[in-house]
Amino acid sequence: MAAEPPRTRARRRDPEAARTIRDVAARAGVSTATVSRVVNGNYPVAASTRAAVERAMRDLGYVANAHARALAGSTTRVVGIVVSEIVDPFFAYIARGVQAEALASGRLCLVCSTQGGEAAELRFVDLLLEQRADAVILVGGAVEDKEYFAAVGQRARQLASSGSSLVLCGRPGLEDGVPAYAVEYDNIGGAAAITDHLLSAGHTKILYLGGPTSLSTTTARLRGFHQAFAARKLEHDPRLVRTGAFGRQWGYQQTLRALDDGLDFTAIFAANDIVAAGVYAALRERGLRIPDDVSVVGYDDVPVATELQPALTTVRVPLEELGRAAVRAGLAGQEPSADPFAHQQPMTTLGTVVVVRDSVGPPVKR
Amino acid sequence: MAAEPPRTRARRRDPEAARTIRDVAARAGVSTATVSRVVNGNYPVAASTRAAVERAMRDLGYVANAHARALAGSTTRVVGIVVSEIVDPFFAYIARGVQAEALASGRLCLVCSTQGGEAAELRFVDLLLEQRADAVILVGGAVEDKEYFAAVGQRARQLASSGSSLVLCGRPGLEDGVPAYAVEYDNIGGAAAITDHLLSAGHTKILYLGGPTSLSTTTARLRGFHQAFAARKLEHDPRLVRTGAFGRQWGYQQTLRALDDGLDFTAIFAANDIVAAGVYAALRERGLRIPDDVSVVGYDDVPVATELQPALTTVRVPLEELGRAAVRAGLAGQEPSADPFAHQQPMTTLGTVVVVRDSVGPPVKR
DNA sequence: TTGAAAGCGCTAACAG
DNA sequence: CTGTTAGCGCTTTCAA
Repeated sequence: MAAEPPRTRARRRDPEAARTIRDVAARAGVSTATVSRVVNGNYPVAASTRAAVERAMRDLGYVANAHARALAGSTTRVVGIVVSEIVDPFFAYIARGVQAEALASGRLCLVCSTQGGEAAELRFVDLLLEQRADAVILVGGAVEDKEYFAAVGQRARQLASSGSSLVLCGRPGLEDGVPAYAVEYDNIGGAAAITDHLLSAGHTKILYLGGPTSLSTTTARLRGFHQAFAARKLEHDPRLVRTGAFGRQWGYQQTLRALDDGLDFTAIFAANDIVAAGVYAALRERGLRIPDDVSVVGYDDVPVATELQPALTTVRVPLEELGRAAVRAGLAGQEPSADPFAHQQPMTTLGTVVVVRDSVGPPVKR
Repeated sequence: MAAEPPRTRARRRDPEAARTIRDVAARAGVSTATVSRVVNGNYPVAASTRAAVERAMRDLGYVANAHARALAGSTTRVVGIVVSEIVDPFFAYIARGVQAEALASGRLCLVCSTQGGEAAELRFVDLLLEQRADAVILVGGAVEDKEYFAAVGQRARQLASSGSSLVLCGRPGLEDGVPAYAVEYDNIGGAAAITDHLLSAGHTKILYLGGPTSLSTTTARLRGFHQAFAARKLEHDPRLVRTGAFGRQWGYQQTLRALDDGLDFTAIFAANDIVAAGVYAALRERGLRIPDDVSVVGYDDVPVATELQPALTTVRVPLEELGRAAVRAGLAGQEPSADPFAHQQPMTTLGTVVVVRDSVGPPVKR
């Protein structure tokens, strides 16, 4: 190891190091406060002074230090988002909305992907807590577990007590009294609507496929599914419900297994479009045509839905808008709102809509 | 507006505010220095003292302030990545690698998506500069523009001078002397290989489709394409090259137009898999079968390649590994490396490989 | 093994 | 309109 240069504590700094507001002030012949004022542009400064400061900044290649700023000021200009898998288009689109809205509010976006692991989620929230993010957004289905909810609730409180906030995006809210916003989409309604679409085409023997068994999203979609049957006073054979996971692979395997098990169904409700892709592959492999032999529907309306042949009938979820709404909710009340009437709902629910394409036809006797 | 409480400047702080190291020190009856030491665990502290401090931290719900830490310390524990579109799987997979490797080094990942706009890219780099990111990674094809390169070079210098570094990922390096790493994949080789695959199947009238005309990626893939012809001493009709954009829509339209123009080709080289998806749609619409009537190849090997029917023959790019390598490169030299032999190449190139699936067949006379 | 104290770079009273 | 100054919360000598 080379000997450290005798770094004195005094004025003399590493000439290589980044310039500070003080360097700029010295060069422009003003005080640091003035420099701060022109940087922030939130306070009157004489035009000539401003020009001098700007010149000095340019000459020195001055770049503000966001951390010093965060420490001295009150906002960090960063929002955090934690998703379970950034390459999953469902999350990617939400993240896109989050980052766009964050940018619009002058903030950067810290993206954390847990790669599936509920423990990691909490760890990321803690990291975001350390970052003093202006808002942290938790996206996607939550494990329905008492203890876990409590742990999240605790973070929500910590966030709130430091002027930040927790936003639950696409997952159920916490108990009353916990300071968290929820930005949801109509999972139950969407599932009921597309199930009804199948029902009105004449299908009643519908295989429901996908979603981790204990995930809130699964629960909600399944509830909508059952609701649609109930609304028509129809029964649904419980053996036609298979949950366990999301994923193309899983959808593929389960479809094959259902076929092998000789399950009696004329349509498949895939819990999301990716699962549907697996369903398509399995059906194709078995020489079954869609929708002639089996009808299929998905959920989410991510790009693969239009790539599949025939194009998949699915439920459109306003993913990007969900992300934007989450940021707005999380930031509300922090920005000195220009509109005093801007009220903040603790819970927002966005609508979903069925997108009819070519994967549903009349049922066939098999 | 409610009147602000008389926030005195002295010791008394907002009781709601986050606890600080000082609160912990007071409660544990030690100095702040000691608390810092147990938090960082990089300095001997008596077991009993440590226990007391840990207890105090727990009791108070202490959460370190990353900004204060960044300001006082030297590393920010954040790496930044700027991509052009986070929902594009090409970038999403790279981002995934980046975030995973960042996490492995104990860092968080700031993801910026420019949504297509070269100016935004520079702006994001500046933001990341303000954040004092430990490394900033610029992903994807660069516009081949002198001035732009100069601007990027300047940022690279600024980054380097503050102990950080710039990594160019999947794009050409800067001029000599500019302190930036480049982590590339073999774009030319991959393009040449898959072109040769087409050539050896008997195709010579190959329509090359896609890529913004002035993007480095386009240039590289096109060069590989031509190289393959040259290697076999074959000519390629320049009218069969159409560049302009990436994107499914673009691929769709251009295919239709090429067909309408009566261009004579037996195969299509789509500059990436997304463009290939558009090509598939157009061909299907015109009743042309793949590969019976037209062969098609893509590039990148993102998930859609296997969703398309017939499955797309394409070039696999080690996207995730590219992201990981970029972080490693950017961080090298910052971490006191345990391995004194760990040398850092200024440029790393990862290999690509042709993945043969079902979209290529022998050419047909039309 | 521990404490005191000097900053890190910036913002925001407060005074002029 | 501008300067002074006291911190923001933490790390890190230096001394004890």
